[in-house]
Amino acid sequence: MKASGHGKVENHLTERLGAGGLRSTPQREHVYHVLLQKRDHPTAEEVFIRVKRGTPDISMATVYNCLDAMVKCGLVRQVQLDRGATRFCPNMREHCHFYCDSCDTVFDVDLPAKPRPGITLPHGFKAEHYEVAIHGICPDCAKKK
Amino acid sequence: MKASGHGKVENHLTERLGAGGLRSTPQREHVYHVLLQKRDHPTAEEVFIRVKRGTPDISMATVYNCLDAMVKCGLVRQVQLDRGATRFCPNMREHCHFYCDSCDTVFDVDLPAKPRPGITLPHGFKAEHYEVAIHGICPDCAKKK
DNA sequence: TTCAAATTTAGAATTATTCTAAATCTTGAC
DNA sequence: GTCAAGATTTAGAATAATTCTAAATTTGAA
Repeated sequence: MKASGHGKVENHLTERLGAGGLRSTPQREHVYHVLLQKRDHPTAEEVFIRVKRGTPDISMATVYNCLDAMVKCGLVRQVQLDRGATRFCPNMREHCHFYCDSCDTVFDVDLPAKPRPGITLPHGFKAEHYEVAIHGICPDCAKKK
Repeated sequence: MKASGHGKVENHLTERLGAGGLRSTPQREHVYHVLLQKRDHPTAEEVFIRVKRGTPDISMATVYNCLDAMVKCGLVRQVQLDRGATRFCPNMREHCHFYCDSCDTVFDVDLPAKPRPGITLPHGFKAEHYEVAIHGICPDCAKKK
């Protein structure tokens, strides 16, 4: 097993997990690094493949457990787009997702500085977070047509 | 098999399907009626169960085919929320979805009259439609806590 | 009517996710 | 340090959601 790092990222991870009553483990560190390294909104399966390169004995159940733990404590966002697998995104800044219906690629898109369009919820509803998805065609696919 | 209706709804269905090069069939009519009747964002499975009451021989594959056909020609929206099954929504007005993370219920929420918050896409991206999902707690679940 | 294309069907196959129970690891109390 | 309690990991089974397949049926246009 790989020696755990002790940089900023690891401290951040440990801190946030701890705040949610969860522990930092080598597997969770590795999964988190994989997400940070290539921010292409991978599925659990893709994360599994990438993590196995450095932690060959990790199991799929652990990958799901790690991802769920990070989602629970606010380190990672789950992204639900088409009918396929859930994707994971370690960008916690305010942003939304552009999904190319032609090539299935997901792009992060910044939201305007202005905090929130004024959606007023009916009485009694309490919003926790918003997800904005934009479907369309990306520049590459637009060119090809 | 049930006699097909020939009211406004059926004409609308036939027209929209036709515009997309698709045909109206008794199964498609029935699936569409089921969606209009109880607008609780059912999954394909739930639609299947409801449609079987009037069309007992319909198959799951047909339900998916019908739903896909209607999504394709803009009669129905697909709603992707948690990790579970896709839900379907025949409300094509501009609106977004409030998802109660506690009881899994989905509510339609009107968007402000103002057309669109100014999300500017990078050059070359072409948006086709937006999906806004708000996660949180619904009034009933809020009370129970 | 006749034909090609679209649709439906049952069931198999695939994909995504969750569950299970045993083994291992970690932490805090002593 | 040692130990027990609880958290985590693991492989594989189980479940859930969706897609595929190939044959039969239906549809609409000519």
